[in-house]
Amino acid sequence: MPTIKDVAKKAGVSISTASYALNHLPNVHPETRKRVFLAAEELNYYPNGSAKNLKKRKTGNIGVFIYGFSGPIFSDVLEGIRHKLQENNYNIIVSSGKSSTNLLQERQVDGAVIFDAEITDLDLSAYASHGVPIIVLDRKLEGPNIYSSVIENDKLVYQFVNQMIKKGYHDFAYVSGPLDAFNNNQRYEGFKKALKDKNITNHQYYQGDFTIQSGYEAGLEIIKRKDRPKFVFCANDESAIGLIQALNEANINIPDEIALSGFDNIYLGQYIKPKLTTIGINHILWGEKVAEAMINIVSGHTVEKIEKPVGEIYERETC
Amino acid sequence: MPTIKDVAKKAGVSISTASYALNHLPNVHPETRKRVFLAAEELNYYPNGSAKNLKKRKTGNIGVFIYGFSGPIFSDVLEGIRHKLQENNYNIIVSSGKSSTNLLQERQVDGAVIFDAEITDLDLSAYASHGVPIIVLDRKLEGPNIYSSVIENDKLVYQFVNQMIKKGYHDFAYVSGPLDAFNNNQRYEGFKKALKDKNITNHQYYQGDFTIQSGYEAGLEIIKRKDRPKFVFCANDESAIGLIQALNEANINIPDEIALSGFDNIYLGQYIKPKLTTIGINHILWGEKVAEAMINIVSGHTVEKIEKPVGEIYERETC
DNA sequence: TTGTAAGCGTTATCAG
DNA sequence: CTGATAACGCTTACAA
Repeated sequence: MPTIKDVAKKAGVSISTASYALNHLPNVHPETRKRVFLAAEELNYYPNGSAKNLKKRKTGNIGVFIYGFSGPIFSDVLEGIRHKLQENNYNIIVSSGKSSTNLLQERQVDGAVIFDAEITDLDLSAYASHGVPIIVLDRKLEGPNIYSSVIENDKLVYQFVNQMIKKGYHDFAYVSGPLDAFNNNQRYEGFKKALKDKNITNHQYYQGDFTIQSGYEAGLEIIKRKDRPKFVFCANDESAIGLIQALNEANINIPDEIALSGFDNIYLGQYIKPKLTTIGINHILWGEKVAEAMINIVSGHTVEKIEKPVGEIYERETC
Repeated sequence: MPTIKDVAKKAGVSISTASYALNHLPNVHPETRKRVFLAAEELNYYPNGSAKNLKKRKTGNIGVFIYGFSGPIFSDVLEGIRHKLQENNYNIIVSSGKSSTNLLQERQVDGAVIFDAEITDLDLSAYASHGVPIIVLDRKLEGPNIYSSVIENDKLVYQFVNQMIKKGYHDFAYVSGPLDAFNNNQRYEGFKKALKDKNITNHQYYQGDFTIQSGYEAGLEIIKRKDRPKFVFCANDESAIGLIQALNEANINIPDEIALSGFDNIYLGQYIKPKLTTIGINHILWGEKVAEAMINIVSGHTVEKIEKPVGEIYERETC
């Protein structure tokens, strides 16, 4: 593996001149620069990242640390982040599990976007206070060098449920996500508030965990009941899809007998039968906004607030 | 940000002793070690990755460079890789786009797994010959320091189609993936060979691109025809799902009027109606095998062949 | 058991 | 415009 020393020698210049030339600094004779580039080309030289980063005290890498690699909404957010970072010559590094912590602690990233509830608030605060700025997604956390960006889950659900009540629905059920999921809880708050404001005093509740399977199981329970709800709000699209499957199998008409909706607007929702009514935000755009904020932060600009992604209701065939 | 120097000073030892202690080398007095760890703890010290990597000439990072962050099979492969790497104290770094090339060139990874057709053979060969071992997935590439791991697409499809012929199907159609997709081409080869070996001389062909949408469009065309095929083999599950949707909307019974199948065994296939017959390999396991091979490679062991992931037929309701 | 010092491959300061 | 040279923060002979 050639180093800058080899390049310099081949070009017949000093190491520092080689460095200047390769980094496009102005103070280099065009002729010299050409020789250096030629040498680099011939040797197939690329700078060693570790050395460069050590010296410059920054890596140009932004870490995105997520809980797992699956999940349809992750991919869109990641794509948005990637796009914006690439536009600004930053590298995106996505990781998960123990690697996340390692990369963060060893400062192999200049900043970190956290989409992983497994990393504790305490740890995040520690990393942030030691110099790596952090943006947490879908989670509330304050502190020096820490920023957070959350969807307005509660507000969106509130609006939507309100709309459904106006449409004539009264008997609601909620299929929940995991109890420790921030976004599930916010969605549930919005749901309850909407009912309360219209004096609807009770509703059914089914515990799920955001998976298709759990929605399916909730469906099975609903089918068994005498007092079936007229409208089931599912905390995310996956559970709604599971629910649809259960109702389909039992030949219960959607939306006539039971109407329902999800949250997230995943790609698939348009391709099932009936097409899923849902609430969605533009995740790619969200990713872009987050990346934009991160770029500002790591380049020393002050960032007050990260622009909130706006949501939208997609009324399709399930209600 | 504290450095090892600060830790050493605080513990009242030399830098090297601090280093020895922190790295669990045996030649340190227990008492001294304790003091060093205490100091590190109090200062909240973590070693600087760039410095460490520079000195050790390895990073402990394995890069996984993919085309995009979406795709249901990616996530499983990634999960398998992550799991195995973590078990062996390597970090996983997933990236995409320009970042991939940067990280590779600057040697911020000790090895790279490539799942991205956009990076050319030529470039890969160059990186590999410059010291970073490379494993390409679902792609054929040879050279020093380059390894490849491919599914037996052709063989699996051959077996499956054969089975369908035995079941009595004669009029086949193929819904293709992108023409430049290695796995699509392999699958098509297997498909054609199975027909040929049974003296079935022709079949219909629909060009698609692995998306639900393209499968849906193929379905629309099929519906229009007088001579509809009896069995449609879709190059992947997504296109099969699109096809199912089109047939469902046209009230064409699956599998009685038209049978079909996909490839990949994505999660969703079990949750649509009718449940999708497909061919799948265990992607998590595949990821694990690949990671295992990579670990062997970067730790200097010779690796002859990467274990081939075995496939399985999931016969469900669409045929 | 501990300390000194060289060096990993860069960048950047300072003289020339 | 170019070249010595001192860091960056760590590991690791080698010496003590």
